[in-house]
Amino acid sequence: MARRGEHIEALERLLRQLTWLERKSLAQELSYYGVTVPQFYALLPLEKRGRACSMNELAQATQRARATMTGIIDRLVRMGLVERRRKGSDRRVVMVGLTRRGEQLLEEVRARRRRGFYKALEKFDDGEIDQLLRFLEALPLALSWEEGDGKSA
Amino acid sequence: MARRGEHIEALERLLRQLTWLERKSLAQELSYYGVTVPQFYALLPLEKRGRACSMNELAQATQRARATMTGIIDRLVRMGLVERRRKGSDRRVVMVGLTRRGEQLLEEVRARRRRGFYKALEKFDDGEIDQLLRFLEALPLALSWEEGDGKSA
DNA sequence: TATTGTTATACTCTATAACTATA
DNA sequence: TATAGTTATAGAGTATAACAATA
Repeated sequence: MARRGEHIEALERLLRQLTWLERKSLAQELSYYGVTVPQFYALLPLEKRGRACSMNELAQATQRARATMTGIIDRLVRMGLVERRRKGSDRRVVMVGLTRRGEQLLEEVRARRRRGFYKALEKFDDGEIDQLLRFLEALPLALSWEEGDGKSA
Repeated sequence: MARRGEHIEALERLLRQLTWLERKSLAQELSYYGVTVPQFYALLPLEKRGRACSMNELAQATQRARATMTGIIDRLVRMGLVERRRKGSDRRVVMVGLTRRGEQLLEEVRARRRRGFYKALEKFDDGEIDQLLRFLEALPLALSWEEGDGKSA
């Protein structure tokens, strides 16, 4: 199965490059707003769930230590993109929620990225993109963790 | 073109997740050797070109500031994975080359990853993988930079 | 003068361990 | 005692600006 071996080689290289480019272009777009990639990844679960999340929840959703999340949220608060509030029913818990500015930022970044992808995909027809999506969904890779959707409720 | 819009949404999300997973699994594998992702990316151009590279070349190939590369190479030298040598013809230039250990490490990491991908792709046939490769090659995204293959000669 | 690389400085991300407040 | 979050500490990656050596 030499052919399969070559395919694996090529796929490994392409995924590495794609990962690199994706992260680079995301960082580039975010730098316009003074936001870093880890900060952006901390905002995503808030948007996806459509509600405030505890620090613990955010740390699990992004697969980071709680202490790491403390620093990231500190900076997002300083930029006015999220707010911290003590939970009433359990005073130990700190709930983090998007501010209006945070919501606006997410919307703008998303719109920018949509435009970029739209252009990048001009040459493909819907059927081809459909197939690409099915491939990407099926690619399990090593981890089975779904970003912004950690196992914690 | 509502369908295209949904596709773009989905593709943006999937690529973000794939990027995240790819980086996470790479970091995981490298941690076994005490090597970080940026350090690994600094090793790749050395392997790809099959010769020693100047600091400038490495900085350009990985799209990092020269000062950043200094620190990364410091740590790779400390681990015995690369060596620094002054260039004879131009004493300003520092050439960085893989040590035997560095070469071995790259070979091992590559073999591990091949095995992982092989397993991840078991359910696809060669034709399907062929098509996936063509898609990934065609995806231009924002940057057109090719990893480990900077514009500098 | 221009280029190569390093140092100095500052900031972010990262984890682990110790600590505080609450349960 | 156990949990949530922060603080303390240490190290890596990142860029910019200043610097030394060489061209």
